[in-house]
Amino acid sequence: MRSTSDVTVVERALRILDTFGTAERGLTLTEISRLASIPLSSTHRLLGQLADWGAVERDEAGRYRIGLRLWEISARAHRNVGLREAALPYLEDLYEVTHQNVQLAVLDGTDAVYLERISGRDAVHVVTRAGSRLPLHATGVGLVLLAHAAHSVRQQVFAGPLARYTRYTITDPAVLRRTLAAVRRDGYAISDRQIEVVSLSVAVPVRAANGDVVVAVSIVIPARTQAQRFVPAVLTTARGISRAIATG
Amino acid sequence: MRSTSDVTVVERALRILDTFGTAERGLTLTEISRLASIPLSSTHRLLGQLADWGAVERDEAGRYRIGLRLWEISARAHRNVGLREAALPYLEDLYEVTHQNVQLAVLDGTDAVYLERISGRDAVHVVTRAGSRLPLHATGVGLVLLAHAAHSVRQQVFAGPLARYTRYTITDPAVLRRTLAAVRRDGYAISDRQIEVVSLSVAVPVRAANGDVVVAVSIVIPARTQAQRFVPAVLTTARGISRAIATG
DNA sequence: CCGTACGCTTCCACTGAGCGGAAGGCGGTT
DNA sequence: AACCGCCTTCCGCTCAGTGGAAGCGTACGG
Repeated sequence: MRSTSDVTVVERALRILDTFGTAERGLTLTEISRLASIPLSSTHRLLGQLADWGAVERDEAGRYRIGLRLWEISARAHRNVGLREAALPYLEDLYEVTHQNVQLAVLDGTDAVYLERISGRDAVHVVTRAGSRLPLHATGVGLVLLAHAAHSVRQQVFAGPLARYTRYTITDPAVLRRTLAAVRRDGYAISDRQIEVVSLSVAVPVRAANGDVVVAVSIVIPARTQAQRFVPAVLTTARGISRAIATG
Repeated sequence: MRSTSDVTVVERALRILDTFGTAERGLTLTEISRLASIPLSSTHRLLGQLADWGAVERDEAGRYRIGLRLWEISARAHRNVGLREAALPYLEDLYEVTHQNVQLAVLDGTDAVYLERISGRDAVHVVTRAGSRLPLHATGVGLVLLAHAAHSVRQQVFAGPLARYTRYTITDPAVLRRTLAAVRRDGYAISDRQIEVVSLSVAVPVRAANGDVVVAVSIVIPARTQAQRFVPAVLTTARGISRAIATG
């Protein structure tokens, strides 16, 4: 067993990579050093090694970014590539029919992690992008994933505070409980102005061959749109993806 | 300056991550140890640390894969996210109009690295996916990138052997030279059955604000299709992307 | 023009984190 | 029952990693 406050070199290197998750622009050495709480010279040395390999790169201004090589490996070999590849054609279809934002997300802890987002130039603004992470209670895909999640996950969510994003965000556990029951009954979730007041999302579960729900698809449309109208299309998309991953 | 055969911990950890680039399925401890040439117990310890943080994960069978957390960070923060985000709507448009495979690639060394690929269920088979890497001389996007690349890059390509994929692949430097001249003259490249005999691609450059060509868009269609027919659409897409990244 | 501030890079002597051979456990095969 | 392949844990030696300090380049302001 490793102690709680240990500092292995690998741990430090990963903490450096982690700093890039926060800021989406390039970072300077000093910024990284501060964010990662690693002495400047050590940060410098570690970044040098990471850069040698291609895990990070330096831009013209000398700022550091995640490198192409690290992206390549994780883009090709992460846990959900297969799923993403299988789902993409169906997401395209849904996008083509609706021209709204289309999203694919998986469960991770008490968050929904967005694997893909398709959005045209005219679709309503959404904050998520591929690689984003949002809490389960506040998003359409999150409600779907939470409604079908293991008991332990639900307990964790009910235990923790429910973050508020807009004045419509569900922050009352009792309301959330009722919403989840409705999601299970109806087979879809509608998340109305929970993250941004300009949009709502319609989300449905994607079932694996064994019936487990670990993926969800959603469409994000302007608030005050007839959400019901989109349910059949999103359901059809989810069915297609379920079939594709089952035959995989 | 670091010596040639040094073994820093970070170097080893990265070499472990690198093994996942080769095999796209999960790997066992012993496989990783062998591939990375690191003693078993050291590999075990390092993988443990990588897994603690979420850089790698273990599946049901105990095999290791790249973890969700590493993917998240590189998906959100790598060098070309901005470019990819800006280009996506235009790629969608091109896909929607043609329903063929649409690709976006950047130059890296003497390879083209594919940032994105959109392909429907009915489109012709392509080997590339997001995160793939192919040599410049054998692909449409590669020819475009090479035609506009720095002198040093072209020299490197001409110096090295030109890998053959099909019996049509250009492997004669003289032929390649003439092809590149044509690409510069015409403003687009047609790569006919160079990677797979079933397909050809039409590629065009995307220009940055300063006129540099560091990105290319292409469409992959079945061999023996009228390639010329697709040139205007692909050109239009590239123009759109150029404008988007210039104003970006 | 000089002083001050800030960020990056290099240096180097100390030391504990990393190392890896060895031993043990577990599950499948002959 | 013996064998094999793979995973996990242990532990004493040692050299890779550490980080304070000093030096360097650039930018700002009086």
